[in-house]
Amino acid sequence: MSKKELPVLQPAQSVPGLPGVLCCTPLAREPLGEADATDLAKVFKALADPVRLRLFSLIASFEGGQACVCDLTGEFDVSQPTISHHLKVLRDAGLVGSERRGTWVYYWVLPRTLGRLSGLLAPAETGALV
Amino acid sequence: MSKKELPVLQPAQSVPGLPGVLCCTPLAREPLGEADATDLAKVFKALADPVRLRLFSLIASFEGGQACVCDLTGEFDVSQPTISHHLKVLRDAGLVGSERRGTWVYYWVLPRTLGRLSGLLAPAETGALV
DNA sequence: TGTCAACATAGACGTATGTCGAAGAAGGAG
DNA sequence: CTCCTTCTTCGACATACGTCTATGTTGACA
Repeated sequence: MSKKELPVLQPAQSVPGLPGVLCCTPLAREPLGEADATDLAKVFKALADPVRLRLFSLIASFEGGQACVCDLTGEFDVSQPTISHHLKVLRDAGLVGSERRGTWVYYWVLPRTLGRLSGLLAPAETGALV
Repeated sequence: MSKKELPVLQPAQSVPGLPGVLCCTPLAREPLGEADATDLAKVFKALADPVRLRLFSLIASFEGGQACVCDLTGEFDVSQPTISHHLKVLRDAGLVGSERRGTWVYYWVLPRTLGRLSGLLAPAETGALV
């Protein structure tokens, strides 16, 4: 790396501001705080793109749960740098992890973030309203 | 309401060929199709804003499950037209419903869309992959 | 050492998005 | 009818975002 050895992904997994949000509070239980909303929005924003959604889904359903970038680029109509950019967004959001092994860089889904999101979106009390 | 337009995810619930999107296909089970990804991204995009997340959470946790716009505007630092804009985005995404009653317009959460999203994000089979 | 392949980064460019103030539409009260 | 309140729509603006090409970095191999 040019500057430091670790990318910006540090904050995404051990975030100081994020633990409350992505922990266990159902979205529909109590009003979301301002800081929590900001952090949570970043995660949703990472998923708010068709290419990233397909990338994420593709990685998750890959054999062995891992895929190198070369496995992914062929599936899309966008250029390789664009794929790289989207992978970085997913990584910064804590949705995927990555590691370089030899020539290739492998990506995998971080199930914890995914599960937390799922829990957040679970309807508060099923069938209560409307 | 004023117009005849239907939420974006209408096709997702009536199409037999691709019921996958907002129905029951876990994101991490099989690669997401291009069309499905586009539709799904619109829903996530609707949630990818701090104000909209707080709006959504606020409506959901409101007494009675409903809130008029006047109940919401005071909670934010943005102008009332901006709130109205965000509510429209949430409504177009199928996340909330709305109805005019007299002078006021009430909004409520549509739990079905929420539940579908939650199911989509659920880790494929817990512990199966990665 | 040199060369090639796999990814990442940088800069640029067009479009989308969030925000505002001003104006419009829809009801209620008088 | 007129006035007021509530909410939506309309332009306009600055910023953020997705994409590209070009270039940089890293590792394998001869």
